[in-house]
Amino acid sequence: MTRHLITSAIPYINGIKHLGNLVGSQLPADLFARYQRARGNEVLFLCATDEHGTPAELAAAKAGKPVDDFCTEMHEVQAEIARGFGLSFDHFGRSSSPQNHALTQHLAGRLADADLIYEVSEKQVYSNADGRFLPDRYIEGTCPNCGYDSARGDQCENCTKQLDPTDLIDPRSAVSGSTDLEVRETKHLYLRQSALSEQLDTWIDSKHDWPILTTSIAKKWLHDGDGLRDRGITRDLDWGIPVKNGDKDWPGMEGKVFYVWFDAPIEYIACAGEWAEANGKTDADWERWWRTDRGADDVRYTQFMGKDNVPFHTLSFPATIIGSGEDWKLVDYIKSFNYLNYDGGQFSTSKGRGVFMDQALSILPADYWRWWLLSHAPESSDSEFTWDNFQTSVNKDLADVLGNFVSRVTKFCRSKFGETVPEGGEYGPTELALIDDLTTKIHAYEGHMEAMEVRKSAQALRAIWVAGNEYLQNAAPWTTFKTDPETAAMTVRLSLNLIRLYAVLSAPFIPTASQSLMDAMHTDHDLWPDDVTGALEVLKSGHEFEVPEVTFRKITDDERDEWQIKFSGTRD
RNA sequence: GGGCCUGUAGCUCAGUUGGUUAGAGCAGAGCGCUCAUAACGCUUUGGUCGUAGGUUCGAGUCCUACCGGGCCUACCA
Repeated sequence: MTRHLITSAIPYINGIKHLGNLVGSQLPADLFARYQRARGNEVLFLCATDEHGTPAELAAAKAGKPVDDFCTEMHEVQAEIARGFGLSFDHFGRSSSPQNHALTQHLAGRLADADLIYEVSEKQVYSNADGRFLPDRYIEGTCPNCGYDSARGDQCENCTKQLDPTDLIDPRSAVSGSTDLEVRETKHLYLRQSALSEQLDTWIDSKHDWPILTTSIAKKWLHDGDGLRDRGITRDLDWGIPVKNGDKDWPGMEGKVFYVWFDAPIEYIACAGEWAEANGKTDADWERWWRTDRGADDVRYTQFMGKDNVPFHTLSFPATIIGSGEDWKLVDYIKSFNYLNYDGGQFSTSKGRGVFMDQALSILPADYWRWWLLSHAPESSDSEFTWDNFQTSVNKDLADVLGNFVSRVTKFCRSKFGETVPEGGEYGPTELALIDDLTTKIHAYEGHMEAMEVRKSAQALRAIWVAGNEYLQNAAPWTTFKTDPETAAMTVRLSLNLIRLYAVLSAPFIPTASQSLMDAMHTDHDLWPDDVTGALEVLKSGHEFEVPEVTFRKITDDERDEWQIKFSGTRD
């Protein structure tokens, strides 16, 4: 048995996430967690909300709420939606938790002790009207290069020229529009990542099986120009984790907080502490997942994230961990994803473009989305959501191949034998061939799941469903019933068992539907089928079941067209 | 500007370290079946593998250039 620590990139607090966010981290992480649990492995699957930073403060201000109240509410909203999608976190934490405050301050102290933190005095734009320092992106003005009047302080969107905020002509705050800006001197802490560059490089080099997407981004940062650059880890904000050295004040850093990207990954660890607290466990219970000196040696740690998160997970966070000199678990495998586009453009949280998680659940059950998103996961390149593709895939795979299989088997049985598993008959060559075929196909499915090849796993699962329809066609119980009802009974008995088998195998992808099938079959026997022959004899003759409601209804052309229009604009 | 990813049948994608006639699903065509959500099964039509060169006995696979799509480029997160 392996112990799997699994984390999903933690979604930002400022709004409800769209399907692109979902498929890039939480959903594949859930697939993997559910699969590993089903295989009998011990799993700790953690996620949280990422609550600090300028956008959170601005979103709260826009909502007219204190930022901590806003975060508390949004956390609950996201938690509820996550439950709706069947995301099986062992704990859904918060980066603003007391555990994360303490651990972030502790690690900063350790890094300071190791001489990996130093102070830098720098100039930054301050907005008097907003009463805050502005990140470069939050300053707008006219581009000195092309004259575009809404260029951002870091880069002009129009001519793509990289800018410094002081380059802008007539700069203004993107928050309030105020032109009452001034440049102020401010001190910040920098993490001396450069000192750990070689260690990080060696570590990355040792990861031969990581996706190219993951390693190439890390390598670029390590070797571009002067190599890995040091990074500011503090900000002049009100909302965040106060800059402290352990539990001691940090002279000169009063009123400042840690940068959100410093504390957010630490929440992966702190979240385990939150999990322990929420479940009446001890520190030792969570440390055995995270401390290699306290039992985490045999843990395999896998992170899931979108490609934009890679530098922080391959470099900054490992630098924090390594630099602390403490025995924290380093990630073993990083699964990164490209982006999902929406109907010819990008999903966009800020622009409200695309389908958002709450909207998705309001029109169809989670399993429809889970299936489509996972079977089209943007693994090798960006992929695209279109309503047409969604309708076609879901109708064909879920309704026709799987759903209809369940329907034809259970209804045939009911009409000929009643809602009871029939007895009699013995396996012939057709059944033995099916078992061989299923054994091969299940091994293929397992192989892809272990490797986190999401699309291939979906294809392999679908092939297992198809095998049922092929078998039924060959065995043709509706024909044999006329002359040899015992054989027809055997075919139906096996097919009913196939439904249970499919429910078990499919649960990582479509947990809700799988549970309904288990319920309809009146069974809770959900052990993974290491032996197909045995797995097809779980439901014995005489076992009662019921014909389930339609497992997956089809999406009509009218619905497709309606949704296409409904979601063509922007939200709000 | 720099780095990386990507371009394979109408669509969505597979194609191990270069090795015999380039694969799958969907869509299309034909046949079969009638238990079923007008579902299922079988057969089958589609590709000069972005373009042009090069290396090689042999390239979708390696090299170069070009064209197209995308991401990142360190103060959004």
